[in-house]
Amino acid sequence: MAETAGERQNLGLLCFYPHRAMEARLIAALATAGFDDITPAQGRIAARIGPAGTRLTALAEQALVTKQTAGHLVDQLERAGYVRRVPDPTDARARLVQMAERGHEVVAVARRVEAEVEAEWAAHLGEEATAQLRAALERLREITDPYR
Amino acid sequence: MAETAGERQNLGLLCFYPHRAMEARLIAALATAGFDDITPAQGRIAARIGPAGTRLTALAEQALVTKQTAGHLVDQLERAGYVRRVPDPTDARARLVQMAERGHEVVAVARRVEAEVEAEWAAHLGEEATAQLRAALERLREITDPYR
DNA sequence: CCATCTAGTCAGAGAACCTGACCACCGTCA
DNA sequence: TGACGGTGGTCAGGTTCTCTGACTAGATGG
Repeated sequence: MAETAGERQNLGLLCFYPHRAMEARLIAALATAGFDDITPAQGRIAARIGPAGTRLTALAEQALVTKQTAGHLVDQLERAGYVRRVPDPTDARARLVQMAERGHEVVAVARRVEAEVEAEWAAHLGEEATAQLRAALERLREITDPYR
Repeated sequence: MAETAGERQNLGLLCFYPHRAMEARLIAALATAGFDDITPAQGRIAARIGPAGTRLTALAEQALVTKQTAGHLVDQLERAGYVRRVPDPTDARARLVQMAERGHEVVAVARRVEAEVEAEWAAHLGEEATAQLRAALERLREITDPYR
């Protein structure tokens, strides 16, 4: 932000381009595959759902949005049949957000597209540089992601 | 997106964490410095303004938003005194968006914070790995940023 | 068993962003 | 020189995302 164009860009901004490209590719591919009712915001929430289901509050924390926002997005996903809410057996207040059938199908497509895009990137950078990039980003995540 | 948590994450998602962290640090630092009326979206537009001023359409393209959105954000920035619009001497249809006094002050603060955050990251990763990271991201930008 | 904390919802508002329609001006080509 | 398609920018209206604030129901600990 607040960067005069055309010069050495800060690392945060440089990180933005691949992220945006990946997200755009995913949305486009999902739309092509018939899942044209998924928005990026919904995807960011859905991406955090664990195998056994995840509480709404946990989703909100990890995606860095408020509980209200997360609840709203889960409502949409539920209405579209991608996820369902089931009672949490360990806490009567809580409910677990789980992937539904349609949700699993989307994940399968998304995984394939992710792999495709990463392969393109690896072809451009080279295998070794790609591995180093991944390693550096994972280490960086240790200090930039509060909800690891 | 559409990623089951806890496993190997895709490179696009890994890129997201540093970007988000940098943006959050910038917004927080600017607010502390008295510029508490800048939003991330405004920052993303302002970041693209060149030394001699930049056309609205160019800003919109580079930030990947529509002309309308860019115009709206520039309106806000202009009202707050960060930028001004001047006629483009080479084209009577166009106007150039330029940094105003207050805008230059913001850029100065932002540059300082960017340098600070990058120094922290370099301390965590090591100088060499940081340089490799930058190089890889710059190469990746060649194929992920349509408006280079 | 009462005080307090946590999970989640409801209500309302604002920011960001879009599509579609439109006007003014540019360059070009007959 | 004058019509014509292309470009810079605005206006109107709507959707999506996200927030703050206030609330209910269930859990937890002295």
